[in-house]
Order: sequence, then structure tokens, then C-alpha cells
Amino acid sequence: MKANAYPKEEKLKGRKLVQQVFGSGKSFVVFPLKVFYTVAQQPLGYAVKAGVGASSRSFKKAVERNRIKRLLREVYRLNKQPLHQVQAGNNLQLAFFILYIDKVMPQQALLQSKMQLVIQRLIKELHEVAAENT
RNA sequence: CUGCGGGCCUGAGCUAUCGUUCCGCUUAUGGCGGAGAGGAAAGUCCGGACAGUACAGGGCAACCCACCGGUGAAGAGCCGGCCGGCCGCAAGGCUGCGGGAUAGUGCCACAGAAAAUAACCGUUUUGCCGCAAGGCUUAACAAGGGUGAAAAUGUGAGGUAAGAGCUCACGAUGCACGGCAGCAAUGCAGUGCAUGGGUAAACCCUGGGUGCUGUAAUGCCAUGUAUAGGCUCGCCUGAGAACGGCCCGUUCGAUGAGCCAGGGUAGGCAGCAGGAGGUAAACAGCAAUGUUUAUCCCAGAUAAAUGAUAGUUUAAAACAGAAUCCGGCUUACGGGGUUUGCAGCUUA
RNA sequence: GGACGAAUAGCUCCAAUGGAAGAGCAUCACGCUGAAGCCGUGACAGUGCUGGUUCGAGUCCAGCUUCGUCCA
Repeated sequence: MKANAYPKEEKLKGRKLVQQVFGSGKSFVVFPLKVFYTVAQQPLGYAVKAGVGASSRSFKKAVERNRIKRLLREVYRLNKQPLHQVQAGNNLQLAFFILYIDKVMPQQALLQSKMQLVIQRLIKELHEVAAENT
């Protein structure tokens, strides 16, 4: 399959799963991004499920929210390779959701550097979970 | 040429690479092809379609509408016309609209004699008193009172003791009558009668209209739990329901209904995109709009699809993202194009 | 997506049939004090915005802006 694709199966979907991530998952902040995630044993149908979002309280216009979501999807798509390489080596299921929490429109270069940090942090958390299981 | 007014249109294009939603094909964890946001998708201000319920019935209440004609599925929309107000040298723009203030009720601050009762001051006059100024009294009158946003139809003449639409002339407003123009609102001219303010975007009265709820409606499939527990009412002399203010009426109603606490599900399909559809032409009409013919199929997601990078077009930038679907209204909007007018200047 | 409500001084809030909008706290000035606090006197400042109706709108009508509530 194509390396940089972000198909429908990789998106975090469904009311139940989303509430599970927000309700019982862990979280950390790499400003201006906040990441909610859970690591599950049961299969989710795909090794990584990711979603993006922006608060309608900070951005009242739908055009601005769509813009942020598109930028986040784009930088995730272009920088996710290390995460997939780690997931290929274990049988854990990762589901996470990235929220943009600043109140001003972001630049793509900034989001790209921050997204790389987020991916590194997620890989680190996955290693810890794998160590606890073994 | 300069400065303005009105109407209409447009709302970036192309190339390469990576990616995305739906559909189709296929050699099928992949590949190929096609389609993929707006003029306002917005606000939710009106009107409908559609669905549920008696395909919605009677009464009260509540709410909405209100010059005339046309248009349309309908409307608080649109088009044309009538009347008034404001702005503008002009072109033109903005805006308002039923009747009743004598159906009734309410309100009109301050000022002013008085804010709706015609009272007060006042003017004239009879009689008496007084030297006089004037006072008391009889009768008549509604002109004058300068304040205010608003003061009993305005001006002039006659008339009178003083006056007054008391009379007359020219006007103002309203009503009635018939005439002319117009489908009509209305306009023009005439005759007669009348003349006690304003406010109904104050309550209200008149006429017309509206049942209510909304696609998360509604119908179906799947998964799963507790046909368990408590309280109350009822079992045909009927609790309650048919949902949205109340009453009546109609229908349903016994394995029944309501409340409390608790348990479970929260996935999928239809609704859902072929429509009061788009485009073009012709015809009818001042126009809104309608008719006919040809042609096209043109988003359909469910944490929710249109993006990123590079190049180029002089510089790519405005407001802004479909969520059941249509018709309008309102609001936001960079740049450009087109058309039609007005004023000023210049030239012929 | 749908249905509603509110906006008054820097802050918390009254009141106002359509007729010149107040209270407490805060701020400032003066007095009191050696100085400050307390106290007393006085001042400042407001109807979210734009139009309309009216002689006159905080109030009535229309359109916007902001904030909030409910259904699910």
C-alpha cells in the first residue's frame, strides 16, 4: 500500500470509540496541540486510528475549523512513518485524537515540527506499555 | 473628460507530484476512470413540500396580515400602478400604508387660562351704589389670552350692543351624490351637507388567515437487558392515550395506564437527492412570470470529503463550508466586467 | 440541526403607565489626623449597535452584534 495515504479506515470514527478515547484515555500537551490516546489489546481493525479537531469555542467560523483540520491531517499524513514502523513490530492497537487548543490560526511549518514531537511522544508511550505487558 | 445614481454578471485559471469522499469498471489489501460546496451554503426572519397525528372537526383564547391590480404551490415575497413623508441641482434613492379618536377605555411631562369638560380671565349689556376709579348684579358672547409638538377650519368682507360659519367670497379637510379617465386604488372638475386636537409600531373594535410537532420527523432490521421491584389509579357506570393553552366532540383503550428508582442499547438500512431541477432558444407580457421545444443528470458525508507543495498567468488576495429539500427576505463581501441615466466642463 | 431568552455606571443590582434613570461597592477631590484608616461632604461615569413610529424612545416596531438556556 501507499506509504503516505490516510484512508477512511485509519480515521478515528464512531461515537462509542471517540467517547472511550476522551473519557477513559490519557492525554498530554505539546502546545498548541493536545493529544488524547488509548492503547488497546482488542483489535480495532487497524493498527493506528487517528482523528483531528478544533474547538468551536475558539474558532466560531466553520471555514476556520475546516482549515485547521485539513492542515492537521496533512502534517499527520506526511510525518506518520515512524509511528507505523513501531506499530508493525507489536500487536498493540493505538487510538488517539489531536485537538488544536490555541486561539489563532496556525502556520503549517509550526504544525509540522510540533507533529513530529507528538509522534515521538506517542512512540515513547507505546514502548512503556509494551514493557509493562512483558 | 470629470464627478455621481441605478440594474445585471463574475466570485480565479493552467501544469506536475502527494492525498481525500462517493460512484463505476477491474487482472481486487491493489489499479484505472468519472463526479465532488455558495452567491450568500450564513442568520433562521417568512412561506411551502414531505412525515406523524381525526388528510384536522366546533367554540373560546393566542398569534399574524391589512392602498389597488397582477404573479406564483405559497407568503410579512416579487412586478407594475396609486397616495403621502424625507434626501438630492438632477437622474434618482430611502421610507410608510385598512377603518374607528363620534363603539368604548387609557395617555398627552414641562409650559400654558385651558390638553378636551368648554372652565377661568375677558368683551358687551340691564339695574343699583359711588364725585371718580370702580364694585355688586341681569342678560348675551365665545372673538382675544403666545405657551406648547399640538389650542376648536385659514384669509378677507359684511354684520352686531359686543361678537360668533351668523352670512358671503376664495381656500382646507371629511362624507354623500352622480359625471369623465382608469379593471381598480386613485385622479380631475361639479353639487350638497358638515367642521371639538394628537396617539391605535397604547388596549381595543372590523375584515381575512393560522390545528400542533418537526427529517435527531417517521418506518424497518440487528444487538442487548429485568415478562424483575416500589407507589397510585383503573378493569366497560372505563384509568388513560391519540402530545404541545382550555372546553366540547370523535377514535382507541384491559397481557391497562402514570410516577419513582434501577438495568440495557446507542450499530445499520430507508427517509437521502430526478427536483415547484439546470442550460439554451422561441413565443406571450411594460415587468414579475408563464408556455413550448431541445438537451443535461449536476455533492451526498456521519468527528463528517475539495487540501498540501512547486511553477506560471503583473500581485491570487473578499465574505465565507452543503447536513431533508425548495421559493423568498435580511445580513457579510476584495477586485473586475457590462449596461443604462444625470450634472458640470470642453470640442464639433 | 431545531426552539427560546437576555444585554442599564469600572463591578453587583433596583426602579421607571412613552415625559430629563437611581442604590451599594469602587475611583477622585476636600474636610478630619502628626500621617493613615474609619467617618463626613461633594464629584465623575451608563440604557449593546443601526434605522423607523411618535411632539418626545431605556421602554413600541424592524434589522444586526454579543452572551446564555433548552431539545437531542
